[in-house]
Amino acid sequence: MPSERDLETAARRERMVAAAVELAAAGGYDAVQMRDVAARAEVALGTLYRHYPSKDHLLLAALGEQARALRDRMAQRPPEGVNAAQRTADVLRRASRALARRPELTAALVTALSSPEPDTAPFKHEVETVLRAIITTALDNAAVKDPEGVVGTLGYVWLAVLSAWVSGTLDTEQMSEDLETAARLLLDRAG
Amino acid sequence: MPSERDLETAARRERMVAAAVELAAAGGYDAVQMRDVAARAEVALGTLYRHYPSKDHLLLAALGEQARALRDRMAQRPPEGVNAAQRTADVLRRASRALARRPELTAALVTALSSPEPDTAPFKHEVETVLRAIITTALDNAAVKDPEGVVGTLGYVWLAVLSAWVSGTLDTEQMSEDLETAARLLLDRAG
DNA sequence: ACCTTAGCGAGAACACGTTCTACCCCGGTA
DNA sequence: TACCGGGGTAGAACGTGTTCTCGCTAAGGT
Repeated sequence: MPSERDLETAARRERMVAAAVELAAAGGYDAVQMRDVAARAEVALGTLYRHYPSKDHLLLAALGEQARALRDRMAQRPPEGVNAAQRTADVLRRASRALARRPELTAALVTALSSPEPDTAPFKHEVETVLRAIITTALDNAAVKDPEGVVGTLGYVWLAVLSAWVSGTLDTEQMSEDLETAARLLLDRAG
Repeated sequence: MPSERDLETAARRERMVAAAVELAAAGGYDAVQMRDVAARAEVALGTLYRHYPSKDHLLLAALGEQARALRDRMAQRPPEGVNAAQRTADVLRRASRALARRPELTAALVTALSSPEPDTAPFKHEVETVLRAIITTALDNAAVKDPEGVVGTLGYVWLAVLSAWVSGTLDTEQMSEDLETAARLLLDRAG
């Protein structure tokens, strides 16, 4: 059973991630400064680094939470559309809208996602798994050939589109459009 | 007509990019340190920043060169394959191999590509245009519906796969496979 | 009861991207 | 000729991610 000490440690971990999310939501990636996160979480800088060995680890932990929350929210309401292409497009559109609702936060987290540090790979992989799960749900075991390939490809497109959106190359509308195009091309009349 | 001064300036610009490429080829993104670039190009740090306002601008300039060189090299030999899907897969496979041949350099340049600084957007866009041109060449005006959409989607997949490869999530073989899968799904029997 | 050890706080120190200061030199121009 | 402005040099200075030092405390084993 968890000792009181363990509970305090767990509470500290939560506070650190929560502080990061607050700062990110307010000002994006740059506004998440490790000294500020530590101060806001009422924790020493060294403690922050003990639990999250880099800023990107910290933000990826936050992204993991957000992604799981998004997946659960998506699962609440079944996707609309008569075929796989439409349902997938619908899910991606709704997800994009949800992400676009907190642009600074999304930008900060997606920025962390494209960090090159190799030891963040497992965390990225976890996030991608959640994204693929969202897409898979939309497919809803429709009869597509090579569902693995389709889901994987759509996952890639989603990531690329997100990072283009973050960097300002795409606006929200174009993000949705491009995702819809990809879903249509991959799923329409290809089953 | 260009004065001698202009020529010196142009020579300096070339030296700066060349120095960045050398350092990147040797040790990746982190090994490209602005002080070292300046020293190797025999230029003051301020001069480096006058011409390339950030490390990512500098690397994106290098990436632009590399991308154009890659496109030209691809154009040398026509893609092999009887249909659009095979030709596209062939081109992407060859390109991947070429990039994998200088892994540190590619990693450094792709890292710069996913930098979030908004004022690098035009340069990124230019690079993406070149990538799309490479794909378009492979399509070779085959009869596909919505060629724009296909090329755009493949471009996204290429970027995402590259950055996954850079971060170590994918090895070279998987990178080629995933690209091939995407090309097949988008082009096979969808014309 | 004593020791050990892990987790933490406080803050200095370090690295590298970026900016700033002070000065220089040269080519065009009044 | 005398001036001016732009591009250059050398190098200090600044900001923020990351690491390091040191001392403290409390829990668990002997």
